Amino acid sequence: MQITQYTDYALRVLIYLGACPERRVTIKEVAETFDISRSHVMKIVNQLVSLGFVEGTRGKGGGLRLNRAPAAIGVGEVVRLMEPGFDLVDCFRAESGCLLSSGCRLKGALHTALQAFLAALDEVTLADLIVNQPRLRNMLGVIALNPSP
Amino acid sequence: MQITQYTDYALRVLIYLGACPERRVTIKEVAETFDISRSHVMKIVNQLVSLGFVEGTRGKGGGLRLNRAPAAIGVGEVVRLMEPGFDLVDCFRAESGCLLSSGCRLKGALHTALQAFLAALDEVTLADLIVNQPRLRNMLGVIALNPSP
DNA sequence: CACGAAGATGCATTTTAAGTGTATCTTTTA
DNA sequence: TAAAAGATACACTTAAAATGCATCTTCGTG
Repeated sequence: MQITQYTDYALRVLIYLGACPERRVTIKEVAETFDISRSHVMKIVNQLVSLGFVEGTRGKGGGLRLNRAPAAIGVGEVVRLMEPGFDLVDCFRAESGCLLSSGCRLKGALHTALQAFLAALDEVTLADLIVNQPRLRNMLGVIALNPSP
Repeated sequence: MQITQYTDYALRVLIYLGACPERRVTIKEVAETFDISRSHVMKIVNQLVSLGFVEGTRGKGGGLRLNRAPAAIGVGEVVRLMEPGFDLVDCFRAESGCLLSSGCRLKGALHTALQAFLAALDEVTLADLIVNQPRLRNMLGVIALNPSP
């Protein structure tokens, strides 16, 4: 059981932006800091922008910035919106055709468990993830602290 | 977010066996009923046997049978043991090297959520999944009801 | 106003974990 | 002793995720 890197990095991008609220952060910088491909960061950021979590400005001096207060960004919300699918098992899908579907209660049990998972994440906001801002900034290291010369 | 078919079918095999307690069920029969590869069912069953959930007997007239009472088989237990990994995101892995690791609380939040997910499944046993045994048997259909001629 | 820095978009390719296929061995009963 | 069943091992395929590349748009600055 795992979550896609897509969602994982969406959260990390938000953490990064939350840790550097005083300036705009570029996609290049994020990709290099986390050592993943720019394309992937692009896709993630694009969705974060279109969902209203992040504001992206183009052109020289542009970059990314949070578009909401960290305390107003729920981790559960982000995961729900970014993760491509929550069809835990085959029988969650309409066309599954599992012979057991209407007789068994597995689907219901897994659905309840999934709700419990997401509810736990709903208790946490981005603000909770970045309480120790100085430390985070320190971990982000050279790149984050020395943008472009 | 999803669970592997491996775990999904492990549960379905147990449901199948729980629905047909009066006889031995062959791997061939399970594979054909669920329309998946024999190899995959093999691997799943082998693990279920080695974990003590199922008893497999070889030779003519052999097959599979539950090795514990359905009420003594927890869904959470099965999922924990069968699912290959619960490293929800990169930073769960020791060698991840995520720069944020020690400063951020994402890992903790996801871990808590995962525990909530599994705890919800711990509330359910195989017996709960097969309460409507006659209906299940009916759904399993021709193959299950007419083993080999 | 042109150039360069940034994000936006789209598509093709690569990677990798999950699932499948095939072969061979072992056990059991008729 | 032959056929039916599970056990084991390894090679192959598939599909989703991630990456790479090309091109377009927007914006600020000299």
